[in-house]
This record gives sequence, structure tokens and C-alpha cells, in this order.
Amino acid sequence: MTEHPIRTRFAPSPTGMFHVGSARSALFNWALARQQDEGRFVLRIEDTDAARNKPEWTEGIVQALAWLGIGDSDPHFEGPYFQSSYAGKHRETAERLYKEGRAYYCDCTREQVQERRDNPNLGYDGFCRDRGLEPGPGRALRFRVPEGGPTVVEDAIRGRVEFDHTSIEDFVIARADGSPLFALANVVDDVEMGITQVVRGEEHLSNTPKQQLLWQALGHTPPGWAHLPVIVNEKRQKLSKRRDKVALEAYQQEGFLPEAMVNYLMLLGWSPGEDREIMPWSQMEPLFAVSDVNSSSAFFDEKKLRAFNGEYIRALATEEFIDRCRPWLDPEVAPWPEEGYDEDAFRAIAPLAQSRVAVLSEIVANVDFLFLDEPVFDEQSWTKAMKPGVGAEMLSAALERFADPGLAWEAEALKTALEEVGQSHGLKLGKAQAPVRVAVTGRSVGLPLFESLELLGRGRTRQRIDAALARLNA
RNA sequence: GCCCCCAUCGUCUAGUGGCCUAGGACGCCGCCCUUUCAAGGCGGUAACGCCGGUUCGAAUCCGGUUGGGGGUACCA
Repeated sequence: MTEHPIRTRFAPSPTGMFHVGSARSALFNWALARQQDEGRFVLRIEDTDAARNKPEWTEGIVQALAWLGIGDSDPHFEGPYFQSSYAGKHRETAERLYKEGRAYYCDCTREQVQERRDNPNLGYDGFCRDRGLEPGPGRALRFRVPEGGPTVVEDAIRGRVEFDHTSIEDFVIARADGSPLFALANVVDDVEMGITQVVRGEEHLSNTPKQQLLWQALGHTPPGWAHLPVIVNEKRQKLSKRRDKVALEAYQQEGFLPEAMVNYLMLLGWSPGEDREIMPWSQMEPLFAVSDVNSSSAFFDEKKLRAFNGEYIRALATEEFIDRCRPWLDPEVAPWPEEGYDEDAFRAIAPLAQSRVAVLSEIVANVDFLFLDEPVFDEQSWTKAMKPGVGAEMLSAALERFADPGLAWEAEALKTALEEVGQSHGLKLGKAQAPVRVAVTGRSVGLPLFESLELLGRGRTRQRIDAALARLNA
């Protein structure tokens, strides 16, 4: 056993978007490649002619892979390659197939084929099979599907899948202008690269017999196949970029950790077979086996992803957590003015926020009150906390109590102080803190209040309570 | 229509004939802790689609059925 190259393929889009399904496929391939000494994971980009020689379209994919930890510095990683690398070979192969009689030219239009079909259930009827047409304008090249059959696809996940040749039409491998189609290009590329194992989405299962026939016609042994279950939405339809949130980048921007994403994605169709699901990549990689992959479709459950993400965030060292929050703290994107940001204050409050965010972007709403000139009031919170007989009374009393220079401005003392103020109004701390919290942070839920007040300082705290009182009376 | 795939709690799954009165995780619900909200602790809810076989015994094997999904282009 010398070499077991493995490859997966991604279709780029003009936005460079990377589909979560592709990400899972990449991860599975990556694990497989790394398990073998000479395993290779090949990133080959295939798309229409329009995508040729436009590596910038695929930049997003390369970056997304790097984000997941699939780096091109690893000897197991190869690529990205572009379809154009083998463009010449594609045409050459088409010609060879024609010369060997494995393919023939056909000048039928779609309409003609349709009219001729007495049975609308069949595809192309083989009309030009024996007409001996020469290459020429308006003539596409069709592969001559051999009589007999069936073609048997041995799939590592699904087992033996049979396709009767009567159900495989003579498919087009090159357009009238000579340009090759996906089916041909795909096989030629794989042959050229010495691919021995193909792990890809189930949507490709139906065209596998065609590819296998092509491999054989070219005189090669087809690779081993493994067709992964489709990832679906809540309506159990294949995740589509039109209606579903599928871009890995979208999750990245929301503040999902790559570790969590990798962990979650690996569990979509596969299980390490242990009583725990939170498992780092380093432990999953050697455990992964394509034969253990499930064959039924899997729902992409963002709730579970969030839960995983929260776990990974909490497991971060504080310093690391602070660091990872940086992109959302950037004054370019953050809602506060640049001069409002206080690094020390953030570092002090970060540990309190760490267990409260499920995705990193939520850090903003947790700490914005510290850096904003004035809090942004959530109306529901306001109405709830500022009820008549409680809101104004608590605020005035707190304002007065906080003015006392004898009151040390630190969390413990502030808590005791507000507790006392509450008591004198017949309120437990739970109720008493609400108006102050809303006045100072703008919301009824948030980080522990007294630590927040301590960081905000006496002056700004009193100023905000004062402002809230004014707002109440307005 | 035709071809192909799939079928265990709401979801992701464990389970490859007896260890299953079906296990875990997420969600959900309740309780505890508690300055709000989280986190944490404890407990709970909830599934083998249906019908036939095979077998002493079936979630596990076979057939059918129903229901999902994918593919059916001179797209990729």
C-alpha cells in the first residue's frame, strides 16, 4: 500500500462562500488523509468556465479551511487546484473516447429528443448512437453507455448500490463547442491526480455510475466511494444557500469558535461512540472512520451548535477569551465611540461575561454600557423596572445613598448599600436592583450589577441614575 | 414520471438477535444555588413509522407498505 490520496471538491461562488456541508466533507477527508502516512487531502476547485483562472473567488474557501484548522502548511494538504489546470487534458480525453468508439457525436436538440420520446420517463434515446456523425458545429459528444450492466457502486457508507444501464442515458461529456462537462472533467482530474478515495455529499451518488463507467472506459479502476448524508434544514430539505444560513463565514462573524464548529460538524452523521460529545479535534481525528458514518440525513441544529460554542467559550483561559473578543470590540464595528473604550475596564469585566455569552458577538451587548456615553434603553426593560411606586422611589433613594462619601465604591459595599435602600422600601434585593440596573445599563438583564457599578464609577453611575429620573419625569 | 438513498426521543445519535422495562448529548420542563441573566448541581419529559415474515427470542435479519430526501441539463 503505497499511497491513498483522498480528495474532496468544492464549488466556489462569486462571494467565496463556504457551505457548512462542504466544511464537514472537508473535515472528514482531512481526518482520513491524516490517518495515513502518505494520505493526501486535495482541494480541487471546479466550476463553470467563468470560474477559471479566478483564484480570488476561492480565497474565501482557503481562508475558511484555515479557520477550521486545515492549513496548507500540512504535508497532507494539497491544493487548491483549479479545473483549468487540466483543461487541455479534458479535451484530449474527449477526443480519445470518440476515437475509441466509446463516445459519439449527436446533433439532437433538446426539443427533438423530447418529441421522439414515446416514454417520457427515459432520458436521451440514443438516436445518434449509430449515425456515425463526425464532429461539427451543433454536435455534442455523448458517452456510449455499454449494453448490459448493471454498474455496481461499492459505497463505504451505503454498501452495494446497483444501477441498471437502461436507467443511464448516453450522457453528454463535451458541449458542441468542445468544452468538457463536469462529469468528464471530474473523472479526468481524479485520474490525473491518482485519487483512490472519494468522500463527498450524497447528492453525487446518482451520477457516480456515470463516473465509474468513465473511469473504466479510460482503463482505470474506479476509486473507493463514500457518500455522506445530506445536511438538511428544519423542513428536512437539503441546506441551500438561497434560503438557509449555510455560510461558514456567517457563523464565524457571529462569534462561533472554530473548535466548536469542527466538533459539531464532525457529529453530523458520525459519532465517536462515547458518552460525551464535546471532544477536541485531536481526539476525534484518530477515531474517525468513514464506515461508521450514518446514512440518514442530518439536521443542522444551530441551538446545539450554540450550546457547544458556549462550552468552548467557557473552557477558554480568560486571557484567551479576551483576545478572541477583540474583533467585536473594534471601534470600527462596535457601537461605542473610540474614546469611550476602556481596555482595563473590559479586562476586569470579561471574566463575568465569559459564562454569559454563547457566541462571541454577544460580548458587545454585555459590556456596551461601560463604553457608551449613555445607555441604550430597552423599552420593555424600562417599563418593567420603572413601575410607579418603585422606579422613581428606588432611583432617588439610591442616588442619595450613592452620594455618601462614606460609602466605599466597591462591589460588596454597593451591594449592602442597595440592599438597605431596598429594605427601607420593603423590597428584596432582587426587586430593588432592577431600576438601578436599567438606569445604568439600559437593560433588565446583564452582568452582575455591583461589579458593573464599581467599574463605571460613582460619578457616571449617579449621573445615569439622575438622567433616568429626568426621563421618568418627562 | 423514472432512478437512487434514507427511516430509534423535537433534534444529533448509541445500539449490528438476547446485556434494551432502548443509553448519551442538545432542546424543553421542574427544583436548588442566586442581586438580574447566565453558569453550576439535581431531577423529569420524550423514540425503535406501519404490516407481515424468519427466530425460542428482533430496534437489530427479510419482504412489503407508508413517509421523507436526493438525482434526473450541451449546470456544477
